[in-house]
Amino acid sequence: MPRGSGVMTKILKMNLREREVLLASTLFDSMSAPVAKRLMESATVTSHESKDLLFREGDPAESIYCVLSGYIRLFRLSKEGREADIGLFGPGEIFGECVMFVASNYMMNAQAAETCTVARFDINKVRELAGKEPEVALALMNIMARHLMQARDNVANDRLHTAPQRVANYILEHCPDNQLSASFRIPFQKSLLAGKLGLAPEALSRAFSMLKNCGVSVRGRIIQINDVEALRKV
Amino acid sequence: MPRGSGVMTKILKMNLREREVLLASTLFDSMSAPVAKRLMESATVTSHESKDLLFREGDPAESIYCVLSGYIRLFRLSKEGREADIGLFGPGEIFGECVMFVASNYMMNAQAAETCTVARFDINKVRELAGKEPEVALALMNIMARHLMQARDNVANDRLHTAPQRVANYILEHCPDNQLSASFRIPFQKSLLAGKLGLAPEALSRAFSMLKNCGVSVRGRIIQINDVEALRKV
DNA sequence: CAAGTAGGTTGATCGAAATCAATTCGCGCG
DNA sequence: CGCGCGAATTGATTTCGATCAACCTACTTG
Repeated sequence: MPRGSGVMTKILKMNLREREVLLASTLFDSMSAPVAKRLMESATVTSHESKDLLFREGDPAESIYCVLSGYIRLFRLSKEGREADIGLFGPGEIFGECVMFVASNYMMNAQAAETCTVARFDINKVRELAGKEPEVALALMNIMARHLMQARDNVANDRLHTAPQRVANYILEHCPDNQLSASFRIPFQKSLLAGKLGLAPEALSRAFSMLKNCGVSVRGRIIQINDVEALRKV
Repeated sequence: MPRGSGVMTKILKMNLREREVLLASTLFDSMSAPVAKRLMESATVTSHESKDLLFREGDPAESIYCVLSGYIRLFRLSKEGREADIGLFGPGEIFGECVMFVASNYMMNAQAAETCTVARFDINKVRELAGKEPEVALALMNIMARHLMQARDNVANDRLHTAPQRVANYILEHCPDNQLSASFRIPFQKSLLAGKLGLAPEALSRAFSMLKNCGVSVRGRIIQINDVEALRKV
């Protein structure tokens, strides 16, 4: 049953905090209590160390997942073994759902980007429930629609924007758009951000240093923006 | 009501051929007759000339569409006016659905790549129906899941493969994988194929000429493959 | 406290594809 | 059947980011 390269700990009982994250997740957030309860009962919580693979390309698709803590990276492999990131999911986000109504095998790898806990739902149960309870179907459609837009954003970003522009866009997504200066903390390693943006870590680093000229200061994972408007023009 | 730059002809009655395409589309193909009938009744058929825009980024999202004939190109614009293709849809395919459960405005432009006819469904009607009829929700989930995989394929392809590899992959998708040689016809302009693959037309052209060395001959829109296996190794 | 290590940065080089410009091809049309 | 125009190809150049290598810095570990 355990998959991937590292050790996996199965946790029998969800703790309160995890329960909260799950109920606030994109799967549950607009679901009625009774349906949520039924779905919740079928959840299994597992914990994973950094680098662990939750599933691989070609594995039979048995579950969909919700991240409870940490970040999960989805990526595809080329014949030569190079990796391309196609998604990065944090607490409250769902992954692995795209396969639900199409293929019977995963078409990507899922890896813990750090120590993670995830909730796992049997794909057949969810599918069955979605067929009976419109609100479950609605929630899944919401999730898929969001993911679809994200993926298309990625395509457009890759094709239209240079490295500094992609980074500027990422930063802007994390700035309140009413004020001039802002700051935030990247919630994961910079190398993950690089992958998410389709860049080599070196390119991300260089992009950050170019953005210094536009009033962006970086120390560790902390990003300081002095002039949000200037960033928009990059 | 008519959108876009060119003339739009509203067709009052669907003809038989169009009806067939629609019933075989990814929206209707696994739908029961009564539900299909209800949905069908709300369809409006329109015809568009090449280059016409069906909707633009920022337009209020009022409809989802099914292509009946021709090809529709979805693209995003950069600030500088450059275009990035994020989808190309032919007869029987649905587009514009991603916005249904998320945003209230389209996030991309839809353009007729040639003379086209499309069926249009009111988004609120479809949403309502999806909430009541699980089979409609199911169909939409199928469509979105498929589109999500396509979009992620695009991301991975862009990030992992060179121009000749992307072209080789495209060709292989159109070859029966049991026989050694094959041939097919690209169903649209090469410049559209280039856009779909995230390439400039010149790059597509160069990729084709590189593939000549692997037994691929191109005359007009006809592609001849002598050695399918050799292509897989590119 | 010294050494080791992983993540990140900086520098130098290389390669792939975009871009711009000039032809050529191929198809629809009179 | 040739004409004409948009599409496609080919060539020359440039730009961007990947790659490889060296270095740096902050943490861990003995």
